[in-house]
This record gives sequence, C-alpha cells and structure tokens, in this order.
Amino acid sequence: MSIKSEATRQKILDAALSLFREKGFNAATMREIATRAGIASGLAYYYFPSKEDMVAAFYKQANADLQPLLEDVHLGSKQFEGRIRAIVKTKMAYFAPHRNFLGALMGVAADPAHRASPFAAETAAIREMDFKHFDRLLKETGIKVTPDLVTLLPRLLWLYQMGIILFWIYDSSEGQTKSKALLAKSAHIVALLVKASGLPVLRPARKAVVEIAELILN
Amino acid sequence: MSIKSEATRQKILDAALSLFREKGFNAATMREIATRAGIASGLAYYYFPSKEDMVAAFYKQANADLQPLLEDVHLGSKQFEGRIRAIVKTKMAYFAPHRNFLGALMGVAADPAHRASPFAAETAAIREMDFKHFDRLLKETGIKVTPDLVTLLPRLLWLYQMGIILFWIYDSSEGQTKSKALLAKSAHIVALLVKASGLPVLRPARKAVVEIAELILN
DNA sequence: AACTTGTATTGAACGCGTTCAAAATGTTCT
DNA sequence: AGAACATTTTGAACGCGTTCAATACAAGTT
Repeated sequence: MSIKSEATRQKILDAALSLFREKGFNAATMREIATRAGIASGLAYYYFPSKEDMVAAFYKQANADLQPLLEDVHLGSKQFEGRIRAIVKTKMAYFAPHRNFLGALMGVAADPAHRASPFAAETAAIREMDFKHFDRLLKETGIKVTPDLVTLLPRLLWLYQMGIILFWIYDSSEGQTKSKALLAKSAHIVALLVKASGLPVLRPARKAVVEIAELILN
Repeated sequence: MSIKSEATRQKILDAALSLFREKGFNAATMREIATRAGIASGLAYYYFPSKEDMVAAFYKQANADLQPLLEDVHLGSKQFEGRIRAIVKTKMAYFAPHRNFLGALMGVAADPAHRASPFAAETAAIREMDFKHFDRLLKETGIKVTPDLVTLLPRLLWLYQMGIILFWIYDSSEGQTKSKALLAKSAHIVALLVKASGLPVLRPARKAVVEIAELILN
C-alpha cells in the first residue's frame, strides 16, 4: 500500500461514486468506471472485491467522517428530544450532497443480502458504532431505562433513525421539508414513549415487547 | 395463447421454480432453466419479460389459490384475534412446501425496486386484494374503527402479517415453533391495540399516528 | 549493475441475463 | 391445396460483473 497505490484506490472510488450518482448503481458499468479512473478494466478488483464493496467503502468513509460531528452533537444538546433530532439532522446534513447517490443506490441496497445494505453482515461494525450513539443519548440525557430494555432500546432508536433517513432519501418535497416535519413530529412521540417506557403501569406492555423482541432476535 | 402454448409456459415456470428452490434465485441460470424445460435458451423471454417476472407469476398463482382458502377462514372464525391468526396460519400452510423457495428468494426480493418484491409496483394488484381481507376482518369481527383509521388500519395489519411471514421464512427452529409462538403473542397484542384504538383516551396518540402516516403516504 | 522478490496493472476470457433476426410451426382465407 | 399471416421457437450475439495468467514496475539484496 504505497502512497501511489492509495491514490489509485481513491481515483477508482471517486470515479465509481460519481458515476453511481449520475446514472445509478446498475447503469454505471465497471468498464466505464475504469475508463473514468484511467485504469484497466480489471484493476478495480485489485482494490475492491466487487462493485458492491465500493458502496461499503463509501459507508465506511462516511461513518468515520461522522464520528466527530456526532461527538459535537452529544456535547451540544442536553435534552433527549433535541439531541436525537440533532443526531438525525447531522447525518442528513452530511449526506445531503450524496442524496442522489443514495437514492440511486436504494433500489439495490434495501436488500439485506446485498453487501451494500446498511443491514448487511458486512456493515455490522459500522452499525455497532451507531448503536453506541443511541446508548449514549439515553445515558447522558438521564433517561431511566429499565434493565430489560438496555440492549433493545438503542437498537430500536437506530431503526427509527434509519426509517427517517430512508424517507428523507426519497423525499421529493421542496428542500425536503416533509422530512423535517416528519422528524419533528416523530421525535416528539419517540421521546414520549422512551420516557414513559419505565413507568410501572406499562410493565405488562414492556414485558410483551421485550418477549417478542427476544423471540425475534434469538 | 393456444393450449400447447400455455403448457410450454407452465413447463418453463415449473423448471424455474424447482431450480430456484434447489439453488437459489441467482445460482439458477436461465440456460439451465431452459434445459430443464426442454426449450431453447431464448424462449423463456417470450413468456416472461425477465427472470424476476417468473417470481411475480408465482405470487400471482399463489394469490389466486389463496382466495378460497381465506374465504373459508372468514366464514370459520368470528373473533378478531382468532381470525387474524387463522389468516396468517393459512398463508403459512399454503406456502410451507415453498418455504425453501421463498428463502432462496428473499435475498433478492426484499428490495422494493425488484419486480419480485411483495412491495413492488408490479405486485400492487395482489397487495390490494390482500388489504381487503384485513378490511373484512375488521368489519366482520365488529371492531370499531375510527374514521381516520379506516384506510390506514388494514394496511398496518397487512404490514404486520408480512413481518410475521418474513420471520417464518427465515425461522430455522424445529417445525417453525418460534414463528407460531411469535404469531400467538403478537396477535394478542395487535388485537388489544386494535380494540383500544377507538378509545377516547387515545385520541391524541391516534391523531399523532395518523398525522405521521399521512405525511409518509402523501 | 544484475538478481530476486513483492506489488501494481493489464486485457483477454468466462458465464451470466437478455435481445433479436431468422426459422419453424399453426391458423385462416381463397 | 396453397398463399398469406400470426404465433411460437431457435440460437447466435451483446454487454454486463468478474477472474486470472501474464506483464510491468518498485524495492531490497548481492
């Protein structure tokens, strides 16, 4: 991995991502990517196991870039509702220049069997890092989480966030105002539910949810 | 569309489905399907626009087969919880011989952009037929549905049912006992929620849910 | 400078889903 | 029966993602 080698890798990734954005994942061919990167058709496979893995590389990069930004969010807002909104907003802001790319991708990436999917085994490490932010969110905003929800709740919040971002990717309203409205309304409800989750009255409901979740996950 | 033509179409579909089951959707090649069906490689495209559309044909067939079975379910059970469980059980029983096929497929079909997906535009007609069963379920078991939930609730129940079936497809427990447990537990909760949905106390919660749903669907 | 070893790059080749002009077979009308 | 037309079937060909033996290049060793 010389410095020149790293540059070649980056050239290929740049060419690939720009073509994905312009034509979509499927329409962008490996030969065209190679041509734009100025390399032979086979070389991309020296750096990336497959076309899909180029997308995985993008996620990895994005995840690394997002860490310091999310750190700032944690430091900046002290209330649950505000902070979870800020987390999602930060991600949207970061991905905004790539929104077309993500849209072009989604037709392919919604499939968990695809390496390019945020739900795929290949992206497990990134997902785990993400869970931690929701764990921290709960802890640092003083939410009382019952023991049975300790592992489950961060994952549910992650899922909630994925849903909002998925909607945002497809949101064609002017300036994605619908997404912002959805985020606001839903974050409020999520905050209410999370805060209420520890209430003794809700013990039976909580137990039922946990039971079902464990059935699904184990 | 002579009778012989119809037979050829069926030969191709049978060959395709059996190979999908044996090797999965991707590993089963069009050439192999053609060989097994005893036809030239190109002929499959005279009957099916694409490989994916063979799966759509399977759905269509299954949907047609299921209608009378579901009719019996409606006539046979009068309570909400029992009937929704019976609906899901009937579908599982019907698909049981094809469980491997569906599993082999899922890696591909979870993607809404795929024609083979139950969420795809190509399968909208089938989906609409399915919604009607949940509509009828609500009406005939005397559930009081508030006007704002009339269109939404059947779709939510359909989504619930899809989730259970998805879990069942991947369920590797002996005799899929876990799926049955999940169905029982979750159907009970769903029944409670559906019955409670009309309660005046829950008006604010209901309003919030409807508001969000409308934001998403429109 | 020549030799060895490891890394980076090439481009032809493979099997895939899909297309299509051509051929074979069926059907209809005179 | 034969001509005209429509339906069904063929198989070579295309462009795709991917593989891989061959080659070029870089770095260290003698």
